[in-house]
Amino acid sequence: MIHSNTSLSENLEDYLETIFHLEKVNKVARVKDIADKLGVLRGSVTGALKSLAEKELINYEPYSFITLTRKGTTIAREISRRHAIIKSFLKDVLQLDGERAETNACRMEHAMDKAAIDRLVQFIDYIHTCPRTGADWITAFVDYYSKKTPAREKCDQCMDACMTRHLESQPT
Amino acid sequence: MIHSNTSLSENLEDYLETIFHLEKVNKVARVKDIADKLGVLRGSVTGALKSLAEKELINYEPYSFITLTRKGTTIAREISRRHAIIKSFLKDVLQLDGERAETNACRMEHAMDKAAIDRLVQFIDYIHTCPRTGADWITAFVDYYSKKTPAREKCDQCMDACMTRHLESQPT
DNA sequence: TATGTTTGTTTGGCATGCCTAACAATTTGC
DNA sequence: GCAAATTGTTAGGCATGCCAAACAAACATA
Repeated sequence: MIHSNTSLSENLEDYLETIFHLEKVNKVARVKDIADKLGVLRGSVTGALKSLAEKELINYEPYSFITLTRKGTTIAREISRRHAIIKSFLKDVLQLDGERAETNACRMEHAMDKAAIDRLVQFIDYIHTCPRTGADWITAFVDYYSKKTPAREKCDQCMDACMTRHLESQPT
Repeated sequence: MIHSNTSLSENLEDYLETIFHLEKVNKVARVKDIADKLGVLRGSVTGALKSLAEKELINYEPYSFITLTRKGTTIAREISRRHAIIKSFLKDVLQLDGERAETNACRMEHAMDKAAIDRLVQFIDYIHTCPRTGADWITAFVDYYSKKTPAREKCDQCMDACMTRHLESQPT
């Protein structure tokens, strides 16, 4: 056994993520459910499961239920985390609708490395923490991209509101 | 000829983008240069070129120079635009170093659809246009993710500077 | 418990896309 | 113009990953 490679193809990452999700919902993953989720036929799933088992990421015996190993869980959790972070950025910051955020996140989660994801997390945090931004700044973004007319008075009001809120949060 | 399909694999998108770039630099793309850029052997390039030619995205005759067709240019320009936008976000907003921004952008450009890219463009615009954000807000982000200690006085100063700048930009 | 339905596996085939290595065309330099 | 170097193509192989369809196991229930 020279195998048990760490690096996963995008496809296998998808399988792992799906199993992770099914395990949470149903305690256990089944071939049919994986196939349905990923939109492939059951025969294709069996092949992928063999790969994952070879890499020691899942517990798999023919005809048995499927569960993640400790190692598999760790990796799947990370993939799942990426997915959630990216989706949150697309949905809550960029204001894409849920479905589009989901499909984009599904592909982007394989394309960003750890450094990029971690920085994105900090960026999202920053937007919500910095007194100059926050929820209303994001709301104003919707105005910006839909109307395309940033009226001066609106900016004045917005700035005032922002400053007021900051001053009110002043420690006594 | 039922072929000339529109949808491109990630790989073919990479070939197209590379040819686009080489064309700009050298007027014309050559097999060797494409191979070098993409880190594959020349034999692999020939196969890809046949695919692209079949889809009418490049002008290709064996042993001749390679150029993009009108259709190929349109698609390549869009891929290249995506790449530039994503890289700019990673580098100028998230403050990732150039190399990391580049490698992430290379993968992400295949993962984001037009709606997501267009919204990202607007978001970057917004950051630079909105008086509440701008260049110094991004600079402060660097502070945020490196120090992790957002001192109250710093926020006060930052808010003041922000407001002052806004008022100074007031139309007479 | 026997039987039909559902679920899982196997096999063979196909497409993509890479490699190696042999071969062919082209270009370069003398 | 011709040999040598460079560049491009072809052919055969391999890995991934899908499908279709035949087959096998497990389950459900009458």
